[in-house]
Amino acid sequence: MEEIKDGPVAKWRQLAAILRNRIESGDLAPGDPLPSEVEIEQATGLARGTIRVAIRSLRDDGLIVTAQGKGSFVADVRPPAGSGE
Amino acid sequence: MEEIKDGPVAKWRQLAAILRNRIESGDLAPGDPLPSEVEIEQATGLARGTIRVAIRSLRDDGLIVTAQGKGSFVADVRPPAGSGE
DNA sequence: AAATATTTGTACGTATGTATG
DNA sequence: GCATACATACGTACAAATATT
Repeated sequence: MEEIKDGPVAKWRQLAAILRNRIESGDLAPGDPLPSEVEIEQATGLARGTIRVAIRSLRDDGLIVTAQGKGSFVADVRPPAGSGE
Repeated sequence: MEEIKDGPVAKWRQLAAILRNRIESGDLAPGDPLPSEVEIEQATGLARGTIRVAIRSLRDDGLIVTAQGKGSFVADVRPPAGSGE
C-alpha cells in the first residue's frame, strides 16, 4: 500500500486513487477481492469511515461491487475509460 | 455486571475497566473464562462489536487470551502492573 | 458419526458526535 | 456552512472452531 500523505489532496481521494490504480493496472483483476476495510485501516492508519468514503467512490464509478459480510470485489465489467475523468 | 452509563467515557472503555477490575481483583482468576460475548451482550445491552473492542483492548494488554470456538480466558501470566498506565 | 448449539472471527451497513480547516 | 477526518456505537450476515447432544 502506497503512502497516504497529509496534504492538499484529501486522504480518501489518495486512497481511492491507489486502489483505482491497482485495478486499472490489472494488479487487481475482475473478481479479485479488495483488501478489507480493516486491512486497509491497519495498513494506512486511516479511520474506517474515511476508507469507506474511498470505497464508495469506486463503487459509484462501477469499478467494484461490494457485498455485506463478504467484501468488495473488482467488477467483472468495468466502465469504459474516460467515464470518470 | 456494573452499569454502563451514557457519558463522556466510551462504553467500550467502561466495559474494559469493569472486566479489568474483576481480573485484577482476583474475582476472575488465571485460567477462568470470561463471560461470553453474548452473555455480556445480554447483561449490558451493548452491541457485540462494542464488546469486542473492549475485549480486544484487554487482549492487547495481555490480560486475557482468546480462542475461537472456546472463549476468552484470564491469562496465566499477567503483565506487571504499570505496563499500561 | 452426525447434527445442533455455542462462541469467536470477519466483513460490510448505518448513524451520530466531535473537531478542524 | 461545508468537507474532511476520526471515534464511537449499533445492526446484519455469514464463516470457522469448538462443544454438546
